[in-house]
Amino acid sequence: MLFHFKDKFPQLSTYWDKYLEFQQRMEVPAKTVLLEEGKVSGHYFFVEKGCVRLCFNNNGNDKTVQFFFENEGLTSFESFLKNTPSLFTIETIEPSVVYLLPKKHLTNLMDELSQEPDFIKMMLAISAERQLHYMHEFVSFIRDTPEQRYQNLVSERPHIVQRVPQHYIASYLGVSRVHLSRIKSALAKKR
Amino acid sequence: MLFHFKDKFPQLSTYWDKYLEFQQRMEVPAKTVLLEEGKVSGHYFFVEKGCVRLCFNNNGNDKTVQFFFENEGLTSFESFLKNTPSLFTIETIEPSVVYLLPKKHLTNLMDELSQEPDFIKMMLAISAERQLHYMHEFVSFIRDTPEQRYQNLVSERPHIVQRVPQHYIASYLGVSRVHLSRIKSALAKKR
DNA sequence: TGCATTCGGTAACATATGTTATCGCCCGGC
DNA sequence: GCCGGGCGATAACATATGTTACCGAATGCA
Repeated sequence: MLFHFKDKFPQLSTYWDKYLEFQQRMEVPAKTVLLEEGKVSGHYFFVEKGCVRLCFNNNGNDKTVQFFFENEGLTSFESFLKNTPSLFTIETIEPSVVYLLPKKHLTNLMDELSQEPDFIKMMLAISAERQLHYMHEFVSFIRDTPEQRYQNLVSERPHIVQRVPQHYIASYLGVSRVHLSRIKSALAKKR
Repeated sequence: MLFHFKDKFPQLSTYWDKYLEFQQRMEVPAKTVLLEEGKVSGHYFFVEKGCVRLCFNNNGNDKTVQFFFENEGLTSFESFLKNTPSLFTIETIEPSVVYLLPKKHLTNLMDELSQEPDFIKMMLAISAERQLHYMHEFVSFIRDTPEQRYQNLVSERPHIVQRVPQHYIASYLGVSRVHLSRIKSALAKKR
């Protein structure tokens, strides 16, 4: 994560450098649990290589909320923010290289940077983007059929469809894996 | 909106006072369109009395995204932020009293206040809460049946069910109004 | 008062989606 | 090379949900 910010905000590079040493690099196989549902999130994660999903277990049904790929950062946001048990699990999908930044260091970093107007603007912008992301997802559920949502995914975020096993995508779209399979074959016939 | 902030942040009251005069008070009947889909959002709205919905038209189908009541502020966020055509309409549900603050004044106010650490923290907190709100909505679509979502609404935000016509609630829950009626009668039988 | 409009309930039918089960393919470990 | 697990397709059936149509109550307005 810090590498990423360093590229974007070189003028703040002294800050980034100071915290680089606190990051822990992990090289893990697929299906590695980085944070378990019910535990308090104590790290911010940054994906250098591979991919990761945010998910949860609902009465034995595995549901995926979001996918993360190279150069994306994540945490179980609500848990991280409020020190509450995480509603979600964070788990690798592919063999991955991940950096962990412990919460206390990120908090310190944020405090230091709260004096920097550039940084504040960036934080607000990032926060606004996330808000819009989830809002768009929400609106899509109200507006679109599962078939349309799948087509949106294919056209707007094809890397997800290419790299992620289909049953994860099914739960992300809010349908059963059987039905996603039907959707795909229906779309194939249409051409 | 400014009244509201003044209560919460009395230490910043000189700021609020300065902008109070720019607010325009409107008293409007039900079903008044405050912002039309496709136009650029130029105001921030604050509901003093009544209620308002954020909605859009999807091939002739009316869909509701969110409800707002007394002492809540809103705008078509993406349009307001990026000066793009609004994806949404803002419309009163009940006869309402609404305050409008033109965008340029809100922008000025934000610029002035960007020096105030308290204000920044508040903005980030508000933004985080909105993000969590939409994320919870999104997760609910993945996790819950329409019946469960209706029950959540009844138990967590009963004022919505009490004050808002049912067909708006149906589209907000992502079902047809006929099906919401079925859900209600099924729940009534269960007791 | 009378009338149109809005709103909510219900029925009947069509379609979408879930569930369970089975099959085949591919791939990694041994 | 063999084997088991993960993955995806498909079928058959059950259930959920949409669509259209109709009715009646409540409401606001002429």
